[in-house]
Amino acid sequence: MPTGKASSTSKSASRVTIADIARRAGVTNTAVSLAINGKPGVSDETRERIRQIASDLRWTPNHAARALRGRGARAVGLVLARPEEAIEQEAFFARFITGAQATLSKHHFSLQLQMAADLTAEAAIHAEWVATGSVDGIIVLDPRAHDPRVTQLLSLGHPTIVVGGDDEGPSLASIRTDDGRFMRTILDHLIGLGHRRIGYVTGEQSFFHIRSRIDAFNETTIDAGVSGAVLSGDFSAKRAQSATKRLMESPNRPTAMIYDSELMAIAGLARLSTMKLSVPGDVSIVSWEDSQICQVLHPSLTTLDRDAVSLGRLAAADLLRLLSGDPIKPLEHRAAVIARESTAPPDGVDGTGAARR
Amino acid sequence: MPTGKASSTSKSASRVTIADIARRAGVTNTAVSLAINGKPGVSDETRERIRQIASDLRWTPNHAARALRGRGARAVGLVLARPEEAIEQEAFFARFITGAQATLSKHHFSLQLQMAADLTAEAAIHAEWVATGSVDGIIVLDPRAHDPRVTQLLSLGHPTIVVGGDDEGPSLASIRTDDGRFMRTILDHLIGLGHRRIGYVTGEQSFFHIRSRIDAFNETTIDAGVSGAVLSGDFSAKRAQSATKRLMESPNRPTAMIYDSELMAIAGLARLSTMKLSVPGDVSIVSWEDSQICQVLHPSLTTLDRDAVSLGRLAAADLLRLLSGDPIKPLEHRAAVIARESTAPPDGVDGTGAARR
DNA sequence: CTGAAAGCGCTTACAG
DNA sequence: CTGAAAGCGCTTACAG
Repeated sequence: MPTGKASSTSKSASRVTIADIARRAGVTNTAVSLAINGKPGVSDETRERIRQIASDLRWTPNHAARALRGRGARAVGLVLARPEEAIEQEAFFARFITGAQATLSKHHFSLQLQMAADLTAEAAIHAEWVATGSVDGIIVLDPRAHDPRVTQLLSLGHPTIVVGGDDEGPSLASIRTDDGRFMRTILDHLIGLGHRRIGYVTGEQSFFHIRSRIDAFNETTIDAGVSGAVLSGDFSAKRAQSATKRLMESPNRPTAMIYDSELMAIAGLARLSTMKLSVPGDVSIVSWEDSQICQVLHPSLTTLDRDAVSLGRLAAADLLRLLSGDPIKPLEHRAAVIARESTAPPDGVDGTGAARR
Repeated sequence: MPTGKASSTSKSASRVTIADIARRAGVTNTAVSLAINGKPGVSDETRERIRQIASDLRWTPNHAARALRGRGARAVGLVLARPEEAIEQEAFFARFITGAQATLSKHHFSLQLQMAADLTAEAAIHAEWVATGSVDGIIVLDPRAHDPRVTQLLSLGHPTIVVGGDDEGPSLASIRTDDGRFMRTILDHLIGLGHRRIGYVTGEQSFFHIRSRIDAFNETTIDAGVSGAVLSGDFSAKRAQSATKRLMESPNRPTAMIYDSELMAIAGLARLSTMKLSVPGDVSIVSWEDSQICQVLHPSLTTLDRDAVSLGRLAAADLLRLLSGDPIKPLEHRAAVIARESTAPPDGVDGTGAARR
């Protein structure tokens, strides 16, 4: 006897349906449906009366019935493709989901969340969602160059928003996260402080947005006549530490470091401390992605604050627009450098220009 | 023209239904339904043939139709009651969701995730879920003493699992998170190292499990003849820092500190460093909740590792059992102290007994 | 503007 | 074991 189906005896206790409303209002089901959904076909007066009765009766729509009738599932799907045990970017995901969920709720959409071990598993979930019609639209995170998920979704024609991609299609739009521009903002901050040798430890290079960061890093340092050193990482603390060590032991060691995540930045900070290098005395540090921990650390970390909550909201809003056929306004995602204790002018520089940006 | 309804012209392109399978197999819809759902009424031979055809045709069940027919939504609901901008325990939630989702997927259930600003909003979401039948069961996190959500769900009779509570009912079960026992484990570690004055900065006291921790802290320190000092916090870095300062300035300052979250522990660490107190030289620190950051910090933090992923799995599994009417086995949630650099014997103690536990 | 009816895809009594 | 049919709650052509 699992679920409490106690009330199956009395008819009155069962769910309120539009038929109940119709009976009370003395109209047909059709009229009720029209009234509730704001469609033409009933007088304003009748509509108001029906709506009043619906709310009196505490009627709520049956999603299953609506979905079956072809009105869509009123759900949006999001797959997090990470190995179950190792979600490195928890904070980003939690915030993104929070934002997306907030916007979706407002429009009475639900968020279907699934975890997948890899891209193949993620694509399989997408395919099933499309086949079963269980979600009206899909959000794709962390696109790769020539991403198989995007290719599939494009050919399936299922409404999709790609966060941080640049693909476009009749049923697919991308949110430009502008990682290149953000990288330039960080470099402006560092170069403005007087740094001339800058190291960069990257996240997983297969991500499209990480490649944008790397390209921007290389171009900007070259244009500015600054020496830039890129070491590829994988978002892990371990790689961040070994890369930091290598950079610091090089004959021409950087005076400033950029890390692609909070965890990597903290790992780098710890490694520097082991090497008796002080932050920001000997080396300045910037973390891509802000958090309360960055703020509270000693020294506190200068970060790029991307506001993942609003990015989630933006993605959901765009997907909803795609679903309703409204044009997507290519709103750009914003971010800013939050300067804290971990960045300062390098030794021997008086900090002129530090006020830039 | 929002969704791509391109294929409405040809009949063949529309979704595969059990009618298609029935036609191919030369049986009725009834037989197909019975065969697929493993119910008696068809021969093993026929069942196998039907299942083969279903998979050949790449048939997938239509959840909406099943839900409408009363088979349940095959969804589980979880509300995160936090103000949108301030999810302090991101890591815990992310891991819990990961675990719950993994178990749910295996059984073809989806996870409905909603955010709410407070308990009232959360209870309203629960009520709507029950009214619309959009979830078969609900998971409640962070229960309070006399929690209004639990009271409501109990009276609604909707299948519910409370994580960290102790309420029981015909349709409601609790997972004992055993916070009291975990607190004792932490104190064993600290007392074993030789600490005799221990401070504890708590999280939000309205949480049932935080009260269990406080009770266990008080009882255990009293029983051990150790001086314990509790200062109430709210999971914020700010309160953690002011509490740390107050404790350290007291005439009889603690030689060890326990913090109810990672963020609070890091905030405390930073405050100690400002006060020129070294960790673990002057003060030992323990964080409730482990993370990669705790591991990478310098000094690395001793933590209580709760394994939120498996807690999520456990909650989902129990809810599924509740749904199917199977008995819930009251499996206990496990946790262990991971000793790292931030804890050591206090000054003047040689560490005898440090091997305890 | 209103009524009567079909149908979305499935499951479940009810006869054979 | 198999068939024919009703019905879950809604929306949407189709007549009036």
